[in-house]
Amino acid sequence: MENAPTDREIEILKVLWEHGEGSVRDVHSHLVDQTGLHFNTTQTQMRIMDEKGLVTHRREGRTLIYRPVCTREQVSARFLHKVYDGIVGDLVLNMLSTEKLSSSQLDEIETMIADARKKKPRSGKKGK
Amino acid sequence: MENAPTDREIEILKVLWEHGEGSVRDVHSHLVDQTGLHFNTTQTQMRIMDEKGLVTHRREGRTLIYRPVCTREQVSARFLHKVYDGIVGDLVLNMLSTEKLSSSQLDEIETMIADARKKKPRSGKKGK
DNA sequence: GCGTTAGACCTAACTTAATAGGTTAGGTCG
DNA sequence: CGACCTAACCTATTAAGTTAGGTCTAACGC
Repeated sequence: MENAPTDREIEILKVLWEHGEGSVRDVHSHLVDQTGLHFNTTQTQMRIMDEKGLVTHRREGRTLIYRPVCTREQVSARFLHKVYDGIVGDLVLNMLSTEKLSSSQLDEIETMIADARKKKPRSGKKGK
Repeated sequence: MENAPTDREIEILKVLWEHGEGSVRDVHSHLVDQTGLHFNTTQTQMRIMDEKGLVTHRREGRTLIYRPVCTREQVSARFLHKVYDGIVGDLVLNMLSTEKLSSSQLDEIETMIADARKKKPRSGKKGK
């Protein structure tokens, strides 16, 4: 489980994440509008992603249905750990100040903080 | 300003981020322990990064001092927007639940939420 | 049954990334 | 001054990513 997806692979994964799974045709028809990518290109790419372990497939009749192995969250968390080794907390802070979040999202965050507090009443540093 | 750094470039950027700036030698001596990378490799890489616009340099005597053009935050925010188009709020939520944050960080986040609330007393959705 | 379609599978060209060797030239010290 | 060090600069090789053309075959309609 080492493989970080490339940019093009992320495009493909996004389609799969959105739909749960999909055939090459499904993915291609979503990508072709913005990218003009050839069907075979998408197919080759997805086969490679399969070899890499980024996706799996099952057969359905004579077409292969692909399914992502990683979630969006896993992919991004992996990247973030690459950029900030271990200081992801700082990133959360930064994102909060950078991104404009809705009130309901702020609510959710507060709730989440409350929960986190309950689980560990006090501790200076991170506890895995 | 389009260029996403590759993995190796991130390694180099991390050294520069940590120290603010540095010569090839500085960067190399930080990387060589973990990577065994050749000096010239580092040098070539940094020149390419310069061409790409990921770093700039100034001369100091006869050595070049490199300085990153982007911050950690910019690099990661750019990546995240690639993976989650526009739904970064969801990611913040996810990271909060995934990452173990220290109490002081939780404090900071709460403060930040309070600030965010003051700036926009109510608004259902995000306001740029 | 036979042409057409749709899909997998193979191959190949071209591009970018990663690595490191060789060359040249400015500085330093004995 | 001449050997030596250091750093930039240039060049080459390999590996990985990107793109798409070609072939083969199963199924579908007339």
